[in-house]
Amino acid sequence: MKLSTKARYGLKAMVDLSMNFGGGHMSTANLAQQQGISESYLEQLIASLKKAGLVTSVRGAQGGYSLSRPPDEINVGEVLRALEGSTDVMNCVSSTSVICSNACSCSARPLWLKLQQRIDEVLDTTTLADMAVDYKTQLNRFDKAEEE
Amino acid sequence: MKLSTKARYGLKAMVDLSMNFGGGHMSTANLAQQQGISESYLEQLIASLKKAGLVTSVRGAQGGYSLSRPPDEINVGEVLRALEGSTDVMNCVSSTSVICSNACSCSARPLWLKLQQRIDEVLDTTTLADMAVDYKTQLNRFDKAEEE
DNA sequence: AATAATTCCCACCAATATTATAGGAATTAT
DNA sequence: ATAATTCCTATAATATTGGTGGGAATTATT
Repeated sequence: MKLSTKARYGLKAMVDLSMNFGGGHMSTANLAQQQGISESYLEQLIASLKKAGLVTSVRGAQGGYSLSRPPDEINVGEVLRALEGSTDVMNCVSSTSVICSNACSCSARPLWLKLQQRIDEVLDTTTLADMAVDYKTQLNRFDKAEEE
Repeated sequence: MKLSTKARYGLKAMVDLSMNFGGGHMSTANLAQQQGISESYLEQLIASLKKAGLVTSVRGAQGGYSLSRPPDEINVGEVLRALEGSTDVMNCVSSTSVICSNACSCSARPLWLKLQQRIDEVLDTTTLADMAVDYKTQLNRFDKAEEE
């Protein structure tokens, strides 16, 4: 049930954008550098996020990307769905697509449904703002430990 | 975060074995037929489960597989870990392997840890016996509906 | 007007994982 | 002996992952 690097890099980029919210745009060069990945690859991730309406862009020199909504109005579920297509652990739990033909007599489906529910519960109740706050306090502690 | 077909077929096979617990062994032909997959493929799945000590085998004619413990003493987490290697959504949440070098200053890791905890909570508290019971009542309802 | 910085778009690619299939050796009940 | 079975290993097609690269379009700056 691994998440792909799309989710890994993409979500962290969104947190970076959250920390920068209200302070103009960030370029892909900027965002990519922070994570040590190529600009090209990050561009593709951002493209998915933009398509999903989560970020807005400004083209041309001094352009870049910013969140389309405040960080406390974007939850992690949205972000991961944009990056990964869905958060589904199994096709048969999807709310949108078709379900397996023997769903009515499948011994595993109730488990998949419960698991999916718990996963989405975590993802949909955590906002980018939550992550940013956690991150800041974490950095504080980290810096203090380094000083010693 | 999709689970593979190994998890899908393998877990259902384990439920089949649960329903048969106490009544001798089941052959791969038997188990494979129920799910409409090839014997060869199911053999490989069972091999993982056997390696993990979850099923025992009897070779030769009239041989087959059975659970090594009662269904209420095997939880879904064990089964999926045997089939998939781990249930981890991200390498950095693993209890066994190495964690990413900048874990101390990662904006996403707290989320991954929380998500993993919720997932394992579901998987480790659900036993094969639970699934079998659910399945039986489900089949009952299904049969009644069919009769009409 | 020229230039540099940037998003945007698309084609391509290598490595890896997934999802199997096939064949035969070893074992055992009948 | 024979038939039924587990066990083991090799192979292969397909899909996914994780990228790279090039260039067109747009815009601020000089």
